[in-house]
Amino acid sequence: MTPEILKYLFPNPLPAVADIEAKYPKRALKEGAKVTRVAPSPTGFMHIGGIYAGLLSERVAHQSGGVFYLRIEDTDQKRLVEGALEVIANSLGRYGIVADEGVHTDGTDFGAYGPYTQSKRKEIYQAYAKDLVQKGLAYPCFATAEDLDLMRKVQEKSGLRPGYYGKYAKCRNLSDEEILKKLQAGEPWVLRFKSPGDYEKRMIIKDLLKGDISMPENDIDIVIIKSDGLPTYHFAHAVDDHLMGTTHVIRGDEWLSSVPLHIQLFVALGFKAPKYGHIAPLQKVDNGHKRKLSKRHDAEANIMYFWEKGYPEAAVIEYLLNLINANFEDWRKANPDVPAFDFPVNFSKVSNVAGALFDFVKLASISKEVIAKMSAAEVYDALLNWAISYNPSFAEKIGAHKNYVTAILNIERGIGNKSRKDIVKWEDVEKDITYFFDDTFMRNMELLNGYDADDVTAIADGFARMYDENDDKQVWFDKIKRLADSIGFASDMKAYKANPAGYKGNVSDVAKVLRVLITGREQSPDLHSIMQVLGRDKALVRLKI
RNA sequence: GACCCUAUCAUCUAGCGGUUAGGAUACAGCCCUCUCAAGGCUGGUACACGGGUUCAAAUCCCGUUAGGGUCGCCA
Repeated sequence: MTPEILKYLFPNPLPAVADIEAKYPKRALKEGAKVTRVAPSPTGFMHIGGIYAGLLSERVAHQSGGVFYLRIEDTDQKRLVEGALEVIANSLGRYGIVADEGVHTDGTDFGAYGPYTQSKRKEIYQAYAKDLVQKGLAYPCFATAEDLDLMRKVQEKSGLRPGYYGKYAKCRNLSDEEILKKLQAGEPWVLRFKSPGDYEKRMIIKDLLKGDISMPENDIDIVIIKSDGLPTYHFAHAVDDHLMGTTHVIRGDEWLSSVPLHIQLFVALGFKAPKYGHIAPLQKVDNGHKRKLSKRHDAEANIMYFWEKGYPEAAVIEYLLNLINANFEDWRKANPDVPAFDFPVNFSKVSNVAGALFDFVKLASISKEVIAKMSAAEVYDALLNWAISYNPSFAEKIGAHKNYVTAILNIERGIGNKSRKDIVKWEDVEKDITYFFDDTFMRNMELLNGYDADDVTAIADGFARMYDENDDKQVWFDKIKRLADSIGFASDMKAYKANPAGYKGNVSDVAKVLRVLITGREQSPDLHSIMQVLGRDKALVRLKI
């Protein structure tokens, strides 16, 4: 390329490649330390797969004593969304995925290998692109979208592989004169990489998660600099991950087929390629078919969905960890009280190679477990925090009755595996505890339809007279038994079973009457605890028929 | 269409040439029990199919089928 062409291609002064390199020295890390990153696009949407990849990357880096950083990939200006940085920072932060370097919410950098926003690195990409052009490894291309469309149609029609390669790479062989003429005429252009690959030849790529894969070499001259002057993903990936010292690139499966290209790019640029690990997308069943979780169609593809529903962050993390390494469950069993982040993530054990179904049932089970281990105070705080955002009226109510609600949440909250496990997500709590508040308590006498009205009255009145708030559970229950005996219900289950016809019913029936009267439901947690929390006055009012 | 990945219970998976094919979740039954939940115990027609290799195959090879991914100036 002549200097004149270069001037058209790169009109502005650019830093020298050597100077850039000098600004990004090799990271001083101990042997074996890994450098990883999470590199989302600021589209205002955080995919759960991004959290999954981020979590794996973060764990791998930090457990090796390395560095984990955040890079904003905003080279597609069309897709930028206001406030997207907040979404990214909040999402990662919320799940405890903390970057050592990256971008603050206000767009400023932290860390020595920045800028960490690609649109701020335009000059850097340009400098390397210019270098490639000078070395004859890249060239300007004037093909329009229509040209390329037509090309693909022709290729498809002849049963050929689509793409800008071989004899279809028309601009590849343009003479300097032709190029100059087009530039002078003001024709729009992009920069393409002159691929040295041969599709007939094969190469082995090593994937950390999938093992060795044999693939054809890449022979497509992909675009490296778009017409707006910004790089494509491929080019930015090579330049940034080299400069920022990334040792392990963990990214979605959709990049796997680009690896031959990426390796070429690294070689052409004189960089050492990182190690790659490609993770399969999370899937769901739709109409009997498996497909990947789609941003457009599936609410649960957005990590925000899980906050809205009120799944504890720890539950989502544990679920994801379980997908990352299936032995997480065994580890959790052996280490029930250790933070999930202490789990030693093992690269070679990453399950989910083919793409797992996202399983809400499993998440629910993990979530119940996580919540059951929390103290009532912790549950209260998390619940209130959630409600403030997603159920303001409920937040107001529980905010006004902190001690009362904490006591409610403490019912049957014990230690270890004895704890009550019935809360899956914060969203569910409101309807679970309606009967603790007079304004939402609903008396439901229909539930007592099978009973003789006199018996119901006798039970209610009788128990109201006997009830003493200071009774412990045993005394409390003994009173119910005594009451049962006094009105013709069996207090002893064995006796009842031996002769059902000899009684009106049994203690269980008596307890049910009390439960329905007090809670308006047939099912509830331990009634004695409920009455304690409710308080004597409220309980006795409800026993009045 | 081409290229690539994957294939063990309903789901997530363990397994890496010789196992009564293990676990977790879900489901069912029983026990416990004032109901529910929890807990304990028990249970089920899981190695996609067809060929090889081998004394021996869920494990290795080939093919078929199925599912997934990719073939952009999106990432």
